[in-house]
Amino acid sequence: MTTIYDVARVAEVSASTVSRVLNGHASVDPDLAARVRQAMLDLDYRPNAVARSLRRKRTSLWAVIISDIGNPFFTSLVRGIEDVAQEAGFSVVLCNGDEDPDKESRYVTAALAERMAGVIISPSGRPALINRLTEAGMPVVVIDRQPRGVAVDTVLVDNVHGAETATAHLIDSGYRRVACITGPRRISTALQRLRGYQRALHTHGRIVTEELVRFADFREDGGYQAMASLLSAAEPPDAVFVANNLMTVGALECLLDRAVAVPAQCGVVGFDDIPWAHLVRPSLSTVAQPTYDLGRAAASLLTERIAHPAKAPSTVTLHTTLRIRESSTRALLPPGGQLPDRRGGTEQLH
Amino acid sequence: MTTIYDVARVAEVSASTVSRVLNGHASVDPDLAARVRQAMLDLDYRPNAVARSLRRKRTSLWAVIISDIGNPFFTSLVRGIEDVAQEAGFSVVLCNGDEDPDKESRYVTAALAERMAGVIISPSGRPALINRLTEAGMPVVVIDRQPRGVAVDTVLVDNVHGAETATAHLIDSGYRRVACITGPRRISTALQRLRGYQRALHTHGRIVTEELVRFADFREDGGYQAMASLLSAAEPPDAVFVANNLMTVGALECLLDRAVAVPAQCGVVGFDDIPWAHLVRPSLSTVAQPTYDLGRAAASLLTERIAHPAKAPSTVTLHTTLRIRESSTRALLPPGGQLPDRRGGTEQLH
DNA sequence: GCCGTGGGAGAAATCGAATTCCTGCCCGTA
DNA sequence: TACGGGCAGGAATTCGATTTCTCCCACGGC
Repeated sequence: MTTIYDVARVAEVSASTVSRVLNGHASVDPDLAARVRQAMLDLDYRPNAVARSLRRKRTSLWAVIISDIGNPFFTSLVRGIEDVAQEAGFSVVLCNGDEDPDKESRYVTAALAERMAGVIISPSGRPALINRLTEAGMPVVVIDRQPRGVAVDTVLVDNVHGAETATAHLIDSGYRRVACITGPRRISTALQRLRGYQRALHTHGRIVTEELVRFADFREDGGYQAMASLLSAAEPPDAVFVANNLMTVGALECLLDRAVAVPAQCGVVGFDDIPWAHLVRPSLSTVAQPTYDLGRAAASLLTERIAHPAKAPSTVTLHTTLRIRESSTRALLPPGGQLPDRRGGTEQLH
Repeated sequence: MTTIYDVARVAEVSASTVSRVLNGHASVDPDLAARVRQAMLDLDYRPNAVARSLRRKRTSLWAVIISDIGNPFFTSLVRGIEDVAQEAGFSVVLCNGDEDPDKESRYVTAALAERMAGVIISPSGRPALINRLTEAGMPVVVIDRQPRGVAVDTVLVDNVHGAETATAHLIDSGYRRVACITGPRRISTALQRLRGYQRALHTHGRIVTEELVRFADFREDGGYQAMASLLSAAEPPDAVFVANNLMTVGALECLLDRAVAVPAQCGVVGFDDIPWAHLVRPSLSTVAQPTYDLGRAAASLLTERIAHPAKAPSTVTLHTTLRIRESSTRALLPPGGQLPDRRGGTEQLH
C-alpha cells in the first residue's frame, strides 16, 4: 500500500505538503501542488482512512442502527439519510438491530469502538443504550421511537394523530365495534398509536374498552395471534386498526384463514404503508409515513449535532397521511361516499 | 476517552502488559492480569478500534454491499451473513448500492479506505469494481451474480435449472404460449434465467421465439411495462415467467389493470419469493431461493478467504425450490391434478 | 541598509494500540 | 558459586496521516 511518504518522495516534497494538498489547507505553491497531484495519480495513492481517523479522532462514517431491515419502512428512510449524508461528506453503514437488544448493543459497541462520526438509531431496547452513546460524546439521533428520560435529538411522526384519523375513518365508514392491535408496551410508538385510537373512539362517543385492545409484538405472527384472539371473543369486532405494517399482514392472513370478508365483515386499516398494499386483495388502507423525509430530517439533525455538539436537543415531528383503499370501505357506502381508488388512495389530510 | 496508558497507570503496570491481557497473548502473571482487568472495569475502558486497526492493518468489519435494500431477497441473506460473521468475531455493515454503479463505487472506495476486513458484494455494475477490490488485496465474495472474467469466490443459485422448472410447470399446467420477462442483458442472472426458460420450451417441443421475451430492468415499473408490451402483441401469451420478484409485482399489477384474470387467462410464476406471496390475490407461485443459506455460504467463503488469501477461488451453487400457489394453476385442473395449498405451496424438487 | 513581518515548506510530535526488542529476575544444574 | 535457559514485563518503535512548531527567505517600511 502506498503511503503519504511515498507520494512525498516521488513529488520531492515533504509529507506535510502532500497532506496540505490532500485537504486543501493553507496555501501551497501551485507548482508543488501539481507535482503532488501527479505523483498521487502515478502511484494510485489512496489515503488510509484509518490513520486519518486516528489523528482526527473521528471517522467519516455514520452508523444507522435500524430495528429490522426486513421492514420496508426502513428502505426509503435509509435512502433519505444517505442522500443528506453524501452531501455532507459522510458514508452510511447500516446495522441490523433485528429487534434484538443484544445485537443492537453489539452494534452500539462497534460504533463507539470504531469512533464513528455519528449514530442514527431506532432503538428496540432500553434507553440505557442511548445513554452509553451520549455519555461517550457520540452524536446521536433517535428515529421513529421516543426514548424515555433521555435528552437527545429525535425524529418522530404524529403517531397519536395518525392513529386517531385512521380510527375515525373506520367509524365514519360505518363500523360499530372498532378494535386495536398495538405493539409492546415498552415501545412509545405502540402506546401513542393506542392513545390515538382511544381518542377517536372517545370523540365519537364510543365506549373505550380493553376488550377490544390487544398488545402484540409488531411482527406478523403477533398480528395473526391477536386477530385470532379478537375474533374468538364473545363479541368480536367488525373493524380493526393495526399499529404497524407487519402485524397488519398477520391480521389479514388470519381474517383470510377464518373466511371473514374484508371489508364487508371486518374493516382494516394499518399503520405504516407496505409497498404492495395495492396488490393485496382487498387493497389495504394504511396510515403512510413520509419515510424518505424522516430519513432526511434525521440526517440533518445529525449533521447539526456534529457541527454543534453543545446545542440543545430538538425533536422534529412529521405528519402521516391516511391512504384509503378497499380494506376499510364497506361495499355499501354511506350516502355521499365514493369508491376509493385502487392504487394511490385518496389523501385525507395528514 | 481513556487509553491503554490510563489503564496501565491505574493497574501499575506497563501499557504492553495491558495490551497482552487484552489480547490474550503471551503469558501474564494472573495477579497482574486481575489488576489490569479491574482497572479496565473501573475506568470503563474501551479499546480504540481505530488505533488497533492502524497497527494491525485490518479492521474487524465486513462491508456487505447489496444492490437494493428494498428487495426482501436480501433480508434473510444479511441475517445469514451476520450469524456467521459474529461467530468469527466480525461485525457486518451494510451498504446500499441501490443498483447505482456510482453509489456502489463510492462504497467500494470507502471499504478500501477504511481497510475493512472483507467485502461481500452483489455487483450491479461492471466487473472493474471487483478488480479494484481484488487488486488491492481485499478479500471479496461475490453473491447472486456471476462476474465475468474475474477469478473470485462466488455464491450463486441454479438459475438455469430454477427457471427451467418454473417454465416446465407452466407448460404442464396447460398453458400454451408461455412468455418470459427477464432483466438487463449485462446481469448474468437475467441471462441464465432466460436460458432456463428457453431450455424448458425446447424440451417440451415448444417454439422458442423472441416475440415472447422482454428484457426489463429488474424493477416493478419495468415489469409493468414489459407485461403491457406482451399483452398488446398480436398474439399475447397465456402465461408468463418473470425473472425476479419486483418485476413480478409489476406484471401482476398490469394484469390487474387490464382485467386479465390470473390464473384463468394468464398464468404467472416469478423468480425470487416475496414475503407476502400468499397474501396477494391470487397467491403467487414462485421460485424460492435459500436466502439465509446463501448468506451463510458467502460468509463462510469470506472467512476462508481471509484466513487463506492465496487459496484458489471457488464457486458455491445452491438450489432453488418451486413453490406452487394459485397464480400458476388454471381453475380447470388437468386430470389427476390437485388444488395447491394457499400458504406454503407444494415443494417440487429443487 | 537594517529589522520586522509574513508566507510557504519542512521537521518532528502526535493520535492509541500492538509489537519487537531487551533487560532483569528466578531457578536449575554443573 | 557461576552460568545458562526461560519467562515476565517494560521501553521504544511502529502504523500513516495530521498538525504544530520552526526555519528560511522575500519584501516592505523607516
